[in-house]
Amino acid sequence: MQRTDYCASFGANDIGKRIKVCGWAQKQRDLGSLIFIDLRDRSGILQLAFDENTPKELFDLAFGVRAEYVLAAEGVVRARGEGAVNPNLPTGQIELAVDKLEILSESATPPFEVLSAPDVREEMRLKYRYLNLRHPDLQRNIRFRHQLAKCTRDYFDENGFLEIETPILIKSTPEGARDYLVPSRVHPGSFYALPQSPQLYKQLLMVSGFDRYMQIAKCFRDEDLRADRQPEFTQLDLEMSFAGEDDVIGINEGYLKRVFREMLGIELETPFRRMPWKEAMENYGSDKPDLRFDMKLVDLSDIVKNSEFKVFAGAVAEGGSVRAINVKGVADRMSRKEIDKLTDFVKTYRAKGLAWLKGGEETTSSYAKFLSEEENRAIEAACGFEKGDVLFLVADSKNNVVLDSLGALRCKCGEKYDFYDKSSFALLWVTDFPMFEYDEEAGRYKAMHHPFTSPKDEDLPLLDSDPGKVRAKAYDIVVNGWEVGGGSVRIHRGDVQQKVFDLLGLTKEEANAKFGFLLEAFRYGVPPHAGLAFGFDRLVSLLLGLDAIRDCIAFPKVQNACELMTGCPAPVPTEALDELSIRVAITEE
RNA sequence: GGCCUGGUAGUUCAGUUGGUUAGAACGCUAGCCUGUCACGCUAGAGGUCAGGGGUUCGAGCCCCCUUCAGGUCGCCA
Repeated sequence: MQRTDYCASFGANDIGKRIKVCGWAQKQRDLGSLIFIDLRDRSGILQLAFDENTPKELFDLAFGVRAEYVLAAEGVVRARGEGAVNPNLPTGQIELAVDKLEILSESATPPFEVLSAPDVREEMRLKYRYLNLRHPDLQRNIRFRHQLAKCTRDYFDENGFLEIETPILIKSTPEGARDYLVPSRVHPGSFYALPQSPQLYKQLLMVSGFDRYMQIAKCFRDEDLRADRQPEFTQLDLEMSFAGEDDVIGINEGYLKRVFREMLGIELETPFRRMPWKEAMENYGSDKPDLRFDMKLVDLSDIVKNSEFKVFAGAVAEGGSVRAINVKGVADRMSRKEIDKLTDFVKTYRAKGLAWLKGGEETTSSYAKFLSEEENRAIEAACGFEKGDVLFLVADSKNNVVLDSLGALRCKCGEKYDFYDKSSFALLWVTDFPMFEYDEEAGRYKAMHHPFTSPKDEDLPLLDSDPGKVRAKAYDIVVNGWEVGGGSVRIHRGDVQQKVFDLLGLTKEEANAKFGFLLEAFRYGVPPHAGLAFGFDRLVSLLLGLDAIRDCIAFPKVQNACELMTGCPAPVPTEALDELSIRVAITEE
């Protein structure tokens, strides 16, 4: 007999039916002359029952069942007795009166119980990932991920996009993140790289005339991990020809609208809000502001620039700034100890300290005594400070230190003091990114996005005069303070591309060596094109409210990029290295 | 590369000022139990206190190094 259906697919309507189910024994409860087994499969739980009508041989078999044994059970669905209904279980009204039981496989005592996995330390859970994955939460996440992928493919298919696979073994063009390298056997001393994104290939597909491309693509970056970053991850990658910024934004607003409706039952208003990068940085201290709450940064530089207080005035004089956030109405919840903790917090963002003004019973402050009466009044007025508020100020000669630390503090306070509805979503496009940022270490400009991003038309003249001021046709989609995706209009003019390479310090020879194939392709008729890539793992996590993307990845890696279950990476036999003409030179200490 | 947190039974944790034989809960093993679903009751097994070194009469506890995991800054075009 074939399995009839999944465990949790049965209900009161099936009473009296003969069925067969298969799954794992989550729990066996032995009451003497009664035995219950919770049988679990990917759908949920069905209770198997063995009682006085059960033949002794079968009863003994059930008696020996332990956690995580794999079973096949046949029998008749019956209603549970009065008082024996379990309202916490979707199948709680019924049970299976088993008359045939097969132990398909036994299980060693598991290192942890499947249901208690959320309380078990990460290390243990990842080593036994396959057990952890039996937990209903992870089952749900992985299933949700599948459904989102399907929804994604449906939407883009309906909008004329073709899913096209691009190579995994590609040429290394290290410009941003480190590449993972793969040695070539046939060409000793040469290496493939694993793609950080399908960027160049998708642009070539535009040259090829495919017009609208998408791919759910595996990407690889050899950089340190974070809760929202894995060395291998998945992008929803897309590109459009004869399209500009608004076209890409329009298609993707449609996509997200569909996703939120289909996956969460939430109706999003379109168009989404847009905010220039500069405004995001000034107001929120972040290029990915969380707009679920306000608490804007206030620039106090003008007020304190002539102050006697050197810490403030000096920061401004040296080209930095003094800025503040006003955490409204938390004075009674903000102890001195808490302020100290927040001071340590901003120090991790290289801020030298945290000045504060607290409107408690009495107004107290770490800095007010160093400022004049007028300066204090002006600061309070600028920040809208009232009794009950706590003001935090950061001064630094580096503007980005002020913005980074206050931006992070803003998010920290917003979360800690419940300034927003945790179940809400705030979507926005951040636009008009700078083309370049100056890399002081390298003494040259670096592409903020990537070197194929087009400058804004009106800023083209600035490429020669003031590259730092050039804005790009680049845009990020930001949700609740997470950068979920980003993209740009690409350069399709040879002269502009050359200028950008010049500014990045790439000689013609270097540019040709790295990207010659792309530049060559562009000589044969390149359509204007633009695209975007979503962090697919982040999108799943965001929609599910997960803290870390590994919770929606079946087999994630840990912080040092190992995979604990298989123990990779691992050394390989010398013969394997010989074949690749590779010698390992590990330097001690 | 830096900073923070943690590693004690299979699991999650407690462990006082450094002091006898390191505890609890769950899990596991065995027995009893007819309606459980966190079943209940009884008994039992189970420890390289992450590893190494040091201080001390004496270290789970103090110090140093190493290692593993998590978070984070740098990094992530």
